[in-house]
Amino acid sequence: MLIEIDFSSDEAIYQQLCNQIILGIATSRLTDGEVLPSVRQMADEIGINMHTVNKAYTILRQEGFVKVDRRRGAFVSVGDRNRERAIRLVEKDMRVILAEARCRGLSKQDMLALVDRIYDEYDGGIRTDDQ
Amino acid sequence: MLIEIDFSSDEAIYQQLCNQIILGIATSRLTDGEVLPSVRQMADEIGINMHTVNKAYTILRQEGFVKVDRRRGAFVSVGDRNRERAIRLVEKDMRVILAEARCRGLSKQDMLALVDRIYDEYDGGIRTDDQ
DNA sequence: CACCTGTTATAACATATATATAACAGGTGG
DNA sequence: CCACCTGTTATATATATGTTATAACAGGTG
Repeated sequence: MLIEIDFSSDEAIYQQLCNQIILGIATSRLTDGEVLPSVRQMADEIGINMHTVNKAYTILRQEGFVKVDRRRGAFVSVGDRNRERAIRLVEKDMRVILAEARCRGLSKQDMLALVDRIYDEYDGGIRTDDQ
Repeated sequence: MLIEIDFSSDEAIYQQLCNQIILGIATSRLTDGEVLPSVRQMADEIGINMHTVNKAYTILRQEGFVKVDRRRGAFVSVGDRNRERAIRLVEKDMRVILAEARCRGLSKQDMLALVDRIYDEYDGGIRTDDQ
């Protein structure tokens, strides 16, 4: 999967990496069990340091999106999860986003439509146009 | 409005401040035109530095949630906004959240229900229980 | 044994965050 | 005019975080 880093972004590189890999899993560009490039290889491809990639992998491992096999290296893992715990994890961030949306005058219907649209893109699989 | 800062959080203090004020506006605990505590007063109340509060106010001003009157100081401003621009601003963050939700096994219906529930809390006005 | 994997350690540097102290321009009220 | 409030700006300092660099280690592969 192609990783693109915005070096002028205020978002940390390791954070962008995490997000793009999670985005990749959600859009089926990365599938369960798929091997990820090694920390050194990924670092070379992107043009960043090995430790920055390692930090991203470590975080993804802690969050349960990646596992490590001594033999193969890091690979995607979307193991079964606790539904209520998942909702609790997502809920806090969602509250912040919805608060901002509501302050900007967006209605509940606006946000429901947005969620519906984005989720359809994910379920629809790989998109060929702009991200 | 009561502001509570988690000093052990990995989230920056000025960021927590911004989020809580936006949350406050969304939940009608802060209303349009309402005067905010001065940077010095707010800093004293919370127990942080004046500049940290000033940074939060500056960001909120840039995002259009706060305006400054030479005479009164800072006050809440939820002026009319461009709907499409608002959606565009919220969309990127929403993609990240929904990707994570989907990876954790949450369905579109789960997320629609979550949005529905949170938005109802906001529209319902002030809540007396937790958060 | 050479080569790959993730992991750890250490150092160095840049940037971000938070604090402290001070000053300034503009507005308010005595 | 004068004291007092407002946000704003400047400067310095301390700490935390992010990123890079170099090096080494244990474990697995061929």
